[in-house]
Amino acid sequence: MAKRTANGTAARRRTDALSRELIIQTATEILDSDGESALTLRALTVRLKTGYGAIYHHVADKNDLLAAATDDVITNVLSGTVTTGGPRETLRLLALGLFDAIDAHPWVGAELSRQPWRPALLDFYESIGSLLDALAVPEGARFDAAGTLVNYVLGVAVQNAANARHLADGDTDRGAFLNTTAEQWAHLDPGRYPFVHATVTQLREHDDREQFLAGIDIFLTGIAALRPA
Amino acid sequence: MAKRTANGTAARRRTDALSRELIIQTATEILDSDGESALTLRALTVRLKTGYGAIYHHVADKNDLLAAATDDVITNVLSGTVTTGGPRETLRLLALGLFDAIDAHPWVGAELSRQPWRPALLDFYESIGSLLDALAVPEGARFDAAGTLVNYVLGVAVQNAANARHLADGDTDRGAFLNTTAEQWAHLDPGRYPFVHATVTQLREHDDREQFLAGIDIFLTGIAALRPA
DNA sequence: CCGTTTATGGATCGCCGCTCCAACGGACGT
DNA sequence: ACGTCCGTTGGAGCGGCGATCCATAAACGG
Repeated sequence: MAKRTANGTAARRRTDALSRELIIQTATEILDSDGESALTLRALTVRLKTGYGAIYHHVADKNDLLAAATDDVITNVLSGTVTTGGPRETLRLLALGLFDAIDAHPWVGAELSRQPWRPALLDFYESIGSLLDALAVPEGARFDAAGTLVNYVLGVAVQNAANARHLADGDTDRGAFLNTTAEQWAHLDPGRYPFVHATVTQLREHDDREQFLAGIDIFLTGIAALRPA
Repeated sequence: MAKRTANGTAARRRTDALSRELIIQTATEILDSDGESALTLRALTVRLKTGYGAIYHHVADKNDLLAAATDDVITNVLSGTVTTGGPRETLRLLALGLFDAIDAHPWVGAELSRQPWRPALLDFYESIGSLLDALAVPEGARFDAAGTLVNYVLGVAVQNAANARHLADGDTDRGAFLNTTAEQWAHLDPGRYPFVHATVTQLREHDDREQFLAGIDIFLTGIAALRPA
């Protein structure tokens, strides 16, 4: 029989360690399996078999938790990217690594868009900077070029997150969702929307990852032209 | 003395018309003046001097409201863009129009990133498509190119929205916020982060709008390379 | 004039993030 | 062996959110 507090609650204490890392890891599991909206403090207390106080002792607030989980993912991406090979190829791999990570954890995209200047991204910026240098981009244009690349990656990340959110509720899978959109587009007036209408097939069949890479190549080509003559 | 309902509430009826449009317009006002987080149904009922029922009679839910407000802004952008001049210049103006609109209404950026396939953007896609055609981008590459451009614009939009959110709470103005970030960057180890460290000055002095245009130009240059030989 | 439809206001619900505090129990001095 | 701290812990409770529900009031059609 557990003793009772003044509140009439049973107060039995856990013996295993509850740590900031364990909380972040559990949060990541919830986010990955059930989506952004499933991460509530209530869900966390249930999963960790604890109370709010314990969690808030290790974590400032929900923002802190999300930011930490995001930093974790980003850090792993950077450490796992191959940096041998030419600057252009390395830049592609770097961007692709970020794309794949956000594809696997769409909530990272949403969170990154909320806080794009996280320290974890510093190494990312730094890598881009040195690679742009290697591509002979003059110093004056490097800041703009780096910003452009990051903005593009962020834009794709946000799209991914949005798509993932739509898939989570209702639609069965990506194919069904795309077909729905394509269906709507197909019914548009071809006179008023010739381009969109003509694009329906590609919307159905396109590969997000390849399209992302195509975009990266467009920007890299444009950046290459910044090289002083 | 007003008559009382069974609930004990005073039920006096308004004479002026409450319409979907009025609700959307009021929501826009709240969003513009006090930011995304200030738009609550309670705030709306207060401002409109009405109840929840009246609002929900004209609007499906909060998402519907935000989407409608966003559509409004976007529609105005497109109708206000000058389309005389060459395709390259028109594309720049189109993108710039969207940038300025989101700069003036940052919440549009956040909402657009949540629902990037809104019908209001169809005209935008359509314009991009025809302009890419005019720029001699082959049909096979047009879909990827258009998607890339939209993603880039969206990425910038999200950044703007995030910055606006940070400005709203605490920091006095943009300058102070940037200085804070720049301060942190300046204290980084120049050995480990040479690029970021060297960029501090540009972070302080750069103009978002010009940087956005620089990115558009990089994109346009990259696009030009897609032209068949 | 009365029945039907449309519009309205607000009590109320369930859930959220977060605060607050009493209770626990290991570390440690004695 | 035994206080007595103090870093942890659990959970009741708060204020605020989006959304629902329903009694009522005006508008309308015959």
